Amino acid sequence: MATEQQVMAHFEATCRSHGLKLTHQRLEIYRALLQSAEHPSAESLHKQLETRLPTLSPDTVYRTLATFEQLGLVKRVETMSSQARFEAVIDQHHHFFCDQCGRLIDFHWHLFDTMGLPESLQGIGKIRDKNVVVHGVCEQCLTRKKSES
Amino acid sequence: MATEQQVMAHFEATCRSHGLKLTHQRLEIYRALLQSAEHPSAESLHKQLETRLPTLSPDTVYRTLATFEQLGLVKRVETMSSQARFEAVIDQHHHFFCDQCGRLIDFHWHLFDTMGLPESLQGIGKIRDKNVVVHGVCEQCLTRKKSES
DNA sequence: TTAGTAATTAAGAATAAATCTTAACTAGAA
DNA sequence: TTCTAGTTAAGATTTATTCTTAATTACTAA
Repeated sequence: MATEQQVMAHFEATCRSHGLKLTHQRLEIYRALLQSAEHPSAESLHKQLETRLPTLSPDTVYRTLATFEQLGLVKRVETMSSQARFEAVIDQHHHFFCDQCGRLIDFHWHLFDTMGLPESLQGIGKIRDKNVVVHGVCEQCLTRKKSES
Repeated sequence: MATEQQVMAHFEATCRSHGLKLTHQRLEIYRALLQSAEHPSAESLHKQLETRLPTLSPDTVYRTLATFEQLGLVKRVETMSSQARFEAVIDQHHHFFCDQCGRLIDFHWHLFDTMGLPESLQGIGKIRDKNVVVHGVCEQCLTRKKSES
């Protein structure tokens, strides 16, 4: 398990290696996210940090999170875009999501469907549904990229 | 495997049992979703249906999808709210999402992390990441509900 | 220490998705 | 056929997010 100091060191190294300045704001935003267990939104991060950094602008939080995301330092959780997408409920299935083109492809996984949940979920609440989301780049995008180079 | 006719019959029965009228629009929107493999947004459904139903308003598509969702006839895919939420990337973990309060709780599942992907994903593209999302109601919401009744 | 420049700020405008408003009209269902 | 749920138009509203411009601030490298 990495200590917080190690994680912060990795953060700083990543910023440096990408030519990003280690500003107060960037450090605080990253640290706040690191210490939070509640997967906050940009807005709530801003609200939380406002007391310590009174001049922090919402725009900076949005911009900074987007930068971090590109570097792989933070992850956008479970939401893939601002637009809701739907499906008719028919059977138990899972989703492959192409990070390149946004295409969603259904797939089936019977072994997963029939296996039990891990112990770590004991006492977490009432479970309704379990689903797998696989991220990657779809075949179509791969061949398109290949033909372009 | 249910035939489309059976699914449509179930759809109609569900509407009736909830006192919903079987309007042209509702039927067409549900059928379009049923026949689509691309998990369309409300907007793209509207665009698609516009040629056949020229007077269909975007508002009706939004309203109708929301109604269907409440009845469990359609599912909102992978996006939990319009607000993006973030986490610092530290280790491989999964998410329990409380449908009641929107809380996200991390959990670990080593067995899942180390197991292979199903055959149905063969040739789908390049895989980057696989994650489990468990939906349900968290312990906190369960006890709150109990104490309220 | 300082110069150069990346980053932040304010203030406000722009965008996009989604929802709501009102009032008129339409069409299921009993 | 009548009652009423549902849809429509047209436009306003809300919320999250991004962009604009111009001024200021503060890292970092020399």
